[in-house]
Amino acid sequence: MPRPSTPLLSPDRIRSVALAIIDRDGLDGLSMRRLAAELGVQAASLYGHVKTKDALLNDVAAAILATIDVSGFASGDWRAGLVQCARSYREALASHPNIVPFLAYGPAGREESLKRLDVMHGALVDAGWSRREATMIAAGVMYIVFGSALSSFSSGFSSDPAAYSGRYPHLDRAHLLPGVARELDRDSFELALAAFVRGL
Amino acid sequence: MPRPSTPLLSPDRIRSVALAIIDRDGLDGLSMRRLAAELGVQAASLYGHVKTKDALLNDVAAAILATIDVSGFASGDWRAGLVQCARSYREALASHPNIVPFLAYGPAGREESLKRLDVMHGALVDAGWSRREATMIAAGVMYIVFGSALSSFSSGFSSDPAAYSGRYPHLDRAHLLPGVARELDRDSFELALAAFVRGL
DNA sequence: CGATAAACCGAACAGTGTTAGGTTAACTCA
DNA sequence: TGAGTTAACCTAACACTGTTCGGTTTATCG
Repeated sequence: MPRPSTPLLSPDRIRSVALAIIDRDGLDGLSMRRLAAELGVQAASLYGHVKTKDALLNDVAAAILATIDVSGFASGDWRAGLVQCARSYREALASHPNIVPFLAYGPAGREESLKRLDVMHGALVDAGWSRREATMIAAGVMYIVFGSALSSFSSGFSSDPAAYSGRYPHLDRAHLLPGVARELDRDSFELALAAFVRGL
Repeated sequence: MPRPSTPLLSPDRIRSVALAIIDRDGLDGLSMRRLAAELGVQAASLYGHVKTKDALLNDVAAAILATIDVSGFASGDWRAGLVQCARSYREALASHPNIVPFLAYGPAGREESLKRLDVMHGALVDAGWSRREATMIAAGVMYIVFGSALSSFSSGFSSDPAAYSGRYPHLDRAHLLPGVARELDRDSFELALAAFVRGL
């Protein structure tokens, strides 16, 4: 097929199909050839629209990070702002859990992430914290957000209760099963966040 | 080369060289062929000692997790135990930062990790927390440990201060540069951990 | 001494990201 | 309208990946 009358590919379409594949098949499920196939195209054609696979993943990541809402700091209450920002951050990650390992792996120097960190940092300094303290507090929030978004803890457990029963005396209860894991994950996040903010 | 008089390979040697490569070249720097080359052997020979690459990585991970010390709970002071356990966990991860993404990616069902979670959980229940609360508190500790071990925050920043200056008004200071990043990372971890435990 | 098993090797398979060079259609401008 | 350029796709290939198969030699055991 030579040049089609209306282009089959666009950066937007590539990004959205890539994210759909990641959501459905995981990070390893995305290959340039599979992505191309779902777009009705050959793999090489993607490189006219995307520099490299890594750049594509970064674009996808940026689109997700762009949905994070840091407007909560406008209220002047830095504690409430912190909580609201952390919730929004976690929600963005939790809605696309398969891309989180990539997010966590890469450098922090993502434009969209830095913009939001900058807002957070500024609000903390305005509230009277030193620059260094503000940096550490922001880092602490990120720890909790990313830690919970990796969700390797409660929801990463086996679905077979017998796998734990007996061998780990304290871990053989229903509250570790995937059925309630999502809820437990969210509650754990809320507890950690509340304890952290209260303890500051 | 046929069968040598003294074997060149052993699971221990494979594991330790694999970890050395990961520490030196990162997770992507480890391939079976490169690992084999550093062991003075062909790639196929590894499969007589190791089931798959993933199993090898899990073995390496288990060896690291096995160094974590949860003896601090013996004191009876659950707060001190939590802090001591978290420090030991983080230290284990921080001494091999390149393998942390693999740790964080995989399921939580690692033998060595579960053993330690079980101890933590039991100690919290003994201290009067409900099972569900104990699970959430343990999860919170893991959030902070893994979040800080991913270290994508302070030490993930660019070493060029000009990269941030101007564009992010609050992030253009030296306290974000890699030179002090290690110390800042540790202090951020300590602050987050202290705030979390105090806020419980 | 003979048989068995251990330890390694060479070659191959299917898959990966990526690049080079080719083909055709759509657009631009005289 | 017609020529030239560019955009959008293609096929084919390269260098890599994890992994398996079958072969070869040597150590070890009965």
